[in-house]
This record gives sequence, structure tokens and C-alpha cells, in this order.
Amino acid sequence: MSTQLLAREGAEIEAFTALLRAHAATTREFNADLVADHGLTINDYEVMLRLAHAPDRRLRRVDLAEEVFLTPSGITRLLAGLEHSGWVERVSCASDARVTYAQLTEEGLEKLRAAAKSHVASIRILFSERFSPSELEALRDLLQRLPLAEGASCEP
Amino acid sequence: MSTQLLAREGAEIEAFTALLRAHAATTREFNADLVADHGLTINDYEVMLRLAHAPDRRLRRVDLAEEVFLTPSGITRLLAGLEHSGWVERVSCASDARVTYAQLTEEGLEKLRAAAKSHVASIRILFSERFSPSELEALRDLLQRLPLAEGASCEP
DNA sequence: GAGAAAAGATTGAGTCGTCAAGTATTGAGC
DNA sequence: GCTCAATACTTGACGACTCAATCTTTTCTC
Repeated sequence: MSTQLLAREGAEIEAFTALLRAHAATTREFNADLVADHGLTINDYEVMLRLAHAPDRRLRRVDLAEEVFLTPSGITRLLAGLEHSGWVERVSCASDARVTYAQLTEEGLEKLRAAAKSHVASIRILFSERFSPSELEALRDLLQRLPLAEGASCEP
Repeated sequence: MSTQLLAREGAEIEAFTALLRAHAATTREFNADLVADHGLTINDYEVMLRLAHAPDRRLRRVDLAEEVFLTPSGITRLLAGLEHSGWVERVSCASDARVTYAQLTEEGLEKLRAAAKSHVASIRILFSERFSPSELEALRDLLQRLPLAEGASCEP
């Protein structure tokens, strides 16, 4: 009891610490692979994936930012790279001159497909080595509760 | 079936995506608070916490790096900041001139205590709002399986 | 015990993302 | 229909971290 200078215990803190470490470990690994094999960061990949699943393969930049938990300026800079490579195009909006869509190009979709192949396989291996199907589900469900309600804080 | 251009499904991928989002959301929040209230990043905090719990409140820089999942150069730079602020001191090792310890100063310990107060409270609130004690334990146990065996890959 | 490999740590260059401030456009109130 | 706040986005300055290269010291091998 006296050796403990500072409270580290507490299930909440332990869970959060585990989250930090799990993220650092997995992200570092996957990101390195993705960069080495395809020249994409994890965030590049996640952004392109969101676009691929969106109607017309395009999304407003703000919405994209929210989905991948980046700031608006972060999205601007990330997209600048993808636009430069030709994976994503800027499309202006007819009804609102303020918004610019980010649209995945055909080349971008091909790129994403190629990257997904190895990336998805790596994830599958790492996770299925460590968890049973039901544990996987439990982990996902628990983690999905964490993000703080997006854009919906109080509406009476 | 035809609307799905790319496989997103798969419990492994969903779990990993949830991990990314959970980390981004919580980290952003806690880090902002910590920086605003105490001028420390989450990593600063985690490093000081590890030191506080280590024998003599000191650790080799390599070991520290491993614990918080930073590269050696990352640790050098992070510690440079803490040394500059006086929270951490460099201590050279008598038996091996290559190693330098990072040692938490008395001021550093005080600083850490002050920061812990609000930081720990924030974490507790966020997590206990969302999880029961048994869920918290489950989450921690699942997450702790993820970091890829540290330094122990193959020893016959 | 001399030379080669390994281990601890730092540095330079570059990337990625943040915050704060700024521009432009839209829409609501009077 | 004019002002004023809110929204969408960009930019400049900066911070945190990475990789690759380097330096020093230790340890292994013969």
C-alpha cells in the first residue's frame, strides 16, 4: 500500500491504458506495412474506404473529417496528398458554393482495392490469432460505445 | 450484395475500425484537457507515470520507449521537453556508460500528482458512464492481448 | 586481447496532424 | 434587403513523432 505513490489502479484507467497500448502496437505495424507496400497511411486508407462506400463515391469534406476523427484542416491536408496522386478529385457543389466534395476516382478505387488486399489480410491474421469470433464481437461492441456522440449532444 | 464495392465486413476489420475510432475520440479529448490544464501531452503523462512507479523513480530510456510504444528517438525528444521543464533529470549509469537513466524529479512527481487528479477523474467519468465494472474488465483483458509480444518473438 | 557485431542513445530531415486565424458563402431576424 | 451569426473550407505556424544515419560503448568470438 505504501509503495504506490500514485493511483494507477482503477479498472477505468487500466482499460484506457490498454487502449493506448493496443492502438500504438497495432497501428504502428499496419501503418508501416501500408506505407511500405502501397504508399498509403492508415488514415489515407480509411478516408478512401469511406469514399468508396459513399453514394457517388463522394462526401463533403466536413462529413469525412467527422467520420475519421480528423479536424477540418487535417482533412484538407490529407486530401491534398490524395488529390496530388490522383486518387481523389475535388468536385464543387451546385447548391452550396461553400462545400467541396471529395470524390474517389476510378484510379483511387483500384488503388484502394489493391491496398485492401494485403491490409485486410494482415488485420484478419492478427485479430483471429488472438480472439474467438464471439470475443471479436464483444470487443467491437465495447469499443463502439466509446466515441462521444457525434453531433448529437442535446435535441429536445 | 452488389452495392458493396469493397469488403468492409468481417468481424476483425470492424473491431480494428472501432479501435481506431475509440482511440481517436478518447485521446483527442483527454489530450486537449491535459495540455490545456497542465501543459502535458498524454505521452508526457504516461512517461512520467511509468517513472513514478519504477524503482528509484528512474528507467533506462530504451525500456521507457518500449513501455509507451515510442521509438528511441521519440523518447529522446519527449524527455528533452520534460528535462527542460525540470520534471525529469538525466542520470548516467555507473556500470554501463552507454545508458542514461531518465529520473523523475521531486517537482516532476508533484506535477504528475496534480495532473493525475483531473486526468484520472476525466477517464473515470467517461468510462464508467459507458461500461459496467465487468464490461470494463472484459474490455481491458481483450485489449491487453493485442500488443504483439514485446521482445519475445522466437527463442528456442 | 584485437576486431567485428550489437546495444544505447542522439541528430537531421521530413511527415502528419493540430490550433488559431482568415476567407467566402449561406441563411435567419428584423 | 441588410446585417450578423453560422457553416465550409483553407492557410501559417508549430508540435510530436518517425526513419535513416551516426556516434560511443560494450560484448562476443576466435
